[in-house]
Amino acid sequence: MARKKNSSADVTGPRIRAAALRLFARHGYAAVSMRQIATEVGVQAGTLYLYTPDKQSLLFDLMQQHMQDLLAELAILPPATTPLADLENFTRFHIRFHQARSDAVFISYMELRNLEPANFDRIEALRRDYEAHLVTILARGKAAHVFELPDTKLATFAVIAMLTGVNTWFREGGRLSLDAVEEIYWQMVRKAVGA
Amino acid sequence: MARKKNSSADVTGPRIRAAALRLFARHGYAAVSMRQIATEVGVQAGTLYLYTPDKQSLLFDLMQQHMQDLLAELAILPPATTPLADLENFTRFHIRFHQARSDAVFISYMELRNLEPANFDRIEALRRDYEAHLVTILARGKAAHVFELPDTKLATFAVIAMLTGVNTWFREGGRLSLDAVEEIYWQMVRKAVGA
DNA sequence: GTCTATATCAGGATAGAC
DNA sequence: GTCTATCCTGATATAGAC
Repeated sequence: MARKKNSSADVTGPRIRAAALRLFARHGYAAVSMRQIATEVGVQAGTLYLYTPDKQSLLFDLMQQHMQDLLAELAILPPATTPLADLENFTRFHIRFHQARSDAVFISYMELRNLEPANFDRIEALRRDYEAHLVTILARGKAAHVFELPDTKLATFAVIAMLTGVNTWFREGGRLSLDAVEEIYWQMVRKAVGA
Repeated sequence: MARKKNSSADVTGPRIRAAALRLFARHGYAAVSMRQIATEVGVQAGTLYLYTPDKQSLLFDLMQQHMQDLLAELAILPPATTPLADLENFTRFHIRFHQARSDAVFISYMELRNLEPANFDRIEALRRDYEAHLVTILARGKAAHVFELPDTKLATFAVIAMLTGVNTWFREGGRLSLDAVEEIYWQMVRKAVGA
């Protein structure tokens, strides 16, 4: 079926989401007005409502998309043959993926409290899926006696917190390349789990 | 000099700050109105302005107080005789202190972007003072060859992120006591720094 | 020291012209 | 598909009564 020639709907929608992502990350969901988002995109405030039913949906869609992307990318990671290699893959993947989408990461961790309960539950479920992946890796390594872990669940929390923390300070063009950071963190993770 | 008999100024001020702390932590600075704070305290909105010049000062004061408390408590930690003992003290202190003030911690990490630039700089300086303390411990241990660290600064970030992460999941009365959590995290920190 | 009342402004969202 | 205009609500902050 032919598309309308001058339709900009396909470009305006994504631009609205991109602007909202940027602004929510910089200033926080509650502090950003629909007018600001519209100005950033170069349309009037009313126009936004052609693309989203309301502000809350805009936030939820951004977070859901981020978590789904995260899980999708994780799912296509080449499988490793040992728990140690699995953990290394996960570590490097987590740092790289999160660094490439720092705005979305920021929002997904900071704006949970601005989600309506039903939306919150759905995002939390996705986050738990992601955690579960690391839990599995650590549990396998522990069972195989290659990891020494007092508590698998806490090790999962610790590793994820540690890796996500990279986003708070890493800046492209700084003292260390992302490759170097990956390597250093991997060494710390490896040691932390007793491998 | 005699105080006024029925003055409740000394109690209203702290109650306002306590309410603001709670509400900012739950819903975020931008999402909380002065009316909500006033309602929580049981006064009218206008009354708040007898105790704070504006909403921004209220946020800044809470964050500054938190950071100053943190540094003050850190300063009176009994000094240890080895870098390893120093690191253990720091680890346990960080977990305990942050757990006891989870609202203030939450705000101090999440609401930085809602500070006016001058206020932001002052809070950041305090945060760097705190980090510097851990940097020193790690650098000493590295110099004494009791820690094996590819990068002292990154290890500092990693340890603080890991420890602060406890606040995102720990709940009193859960599976593990705070003592147990402290112990498990200490083991992970110890290994991560190669000790 | 606190309240009531209000000035002033900006927010989310909608209706209808083009 | 976008804009203009607007409704309604609720925000911060202040003035002045009690």
